[in-house]
Amino acid sequence: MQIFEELQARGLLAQLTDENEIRELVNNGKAKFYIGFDPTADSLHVGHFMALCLMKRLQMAGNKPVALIGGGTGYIGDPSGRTDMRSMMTPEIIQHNCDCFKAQMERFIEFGEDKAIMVNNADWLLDLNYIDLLREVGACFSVNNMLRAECYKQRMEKGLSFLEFNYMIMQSYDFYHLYQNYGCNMQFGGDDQWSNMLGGTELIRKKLGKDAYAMTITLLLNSEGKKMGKTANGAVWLDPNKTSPYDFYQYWRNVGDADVLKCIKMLTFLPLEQVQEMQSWEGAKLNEAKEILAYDLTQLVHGEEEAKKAQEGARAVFSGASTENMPTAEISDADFTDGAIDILSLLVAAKLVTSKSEARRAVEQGGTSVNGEKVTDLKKSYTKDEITAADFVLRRGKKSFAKVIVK
RNA sequence: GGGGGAUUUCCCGAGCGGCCAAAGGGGGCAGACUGUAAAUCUGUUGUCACUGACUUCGGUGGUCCGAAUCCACCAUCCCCCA
Repeated sequence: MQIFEELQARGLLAQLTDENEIRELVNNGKAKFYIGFDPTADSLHVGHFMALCLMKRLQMAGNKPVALIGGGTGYIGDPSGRTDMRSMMTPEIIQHNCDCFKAQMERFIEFGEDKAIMVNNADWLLDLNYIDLLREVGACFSVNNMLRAECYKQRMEKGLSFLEFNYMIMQSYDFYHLYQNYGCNMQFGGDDQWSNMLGGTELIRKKLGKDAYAMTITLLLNSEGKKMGKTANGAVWLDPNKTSPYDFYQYWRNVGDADVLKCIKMLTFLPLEQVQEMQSWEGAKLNEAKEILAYDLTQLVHGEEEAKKAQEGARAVFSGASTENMPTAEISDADFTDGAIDILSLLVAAKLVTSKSEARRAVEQGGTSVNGEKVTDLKKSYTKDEITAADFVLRRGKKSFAKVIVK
């Protein structure tokens, strides 16, 4: 099976400008493609991860990836898929985010001579002259057409600033620039980027009379149609300091039945034959698939060792294995009053809740336990010795817990 | 440039001088049921020294015994006309 067919079988491909041409280029390693990443945060997240995987897959098939960091477009903010305006970022933040992105990407993609290259559109966008740009490319865009694009339509009700309206033009210009200077003949991106990407292929056609291609990756949606990789507290980050490997593992361990196989297909590098076998798994057996998914992804993102730790930590809690790799919470002497700490303060200190009120509720509702024993007394307190004597496992609800250690 | 409207707790959205920590829904959390799933049911969802106190309704000042509610100014957004 060739790469294009594999991508198709994994359900990764959403829209393509010209299926036959793209298959031809990609399968023969003749594609030089770029994917853009806007530095909207100081870490990449799961959505970016899919794009990175795609890069890797295509690179393995002999194609040349170009990772574009949006140091310039970050000044504008992509309105696609947003219902409100993005807050403007300062140049310092943009630069910082770009640096973070770069460091993270290098772990996945091989950069270097004759391998993947990384570029930053700040290098050409920031020096553009307004009038020149308007004359050179502004004339090629029809406002009428732009307004018909899905990404703007959504914003017509809530309002769209002129700043954001120009995002498409900047992204198109990127493609045009990369086509001329780097021989980049393809652009890939998330499905929400489709209209922006088409802008680029059209610009190239109008200005140069050449064909360039665009292809979008399916957005990873769960069975309820919501974007995956988001939790109540925000995105699932690839940076271990923002989303711990354990939490990362748990996120995937907890996906719904209906979504496991899709995730395995789209996110992991497991051979398709193996995925095929899982197709028939049901009920409790599906739990195994979730474990595979969680382990595999954690390993890809955080490495073998962290993945093992996360898996063992999870098993420890849910099936009572050794507590060795359980996530820990450090508390300090300052948290004790008269050599003891009460249950509410302990929950807060261990970061299992964010306030004492929340701790109180957790205990009142019978959702707290210490070493497997339910805590019912709000006034219950523990001495330092009790905590340090043996493993002291504090648990809140079914899934959050920590081994408490005094530092 | 002119006119009108909006801004409420995580989100949507009621409230229009005391009975408002603020209806309802969504989401979150916890409990029951389970497979660390989904669905369902129940409770809960500002903070703390928790049968009480304190802080919140875009911002700043004011009126009043008392303001999310009234007034003034500022900010942001939306709509209509140009």
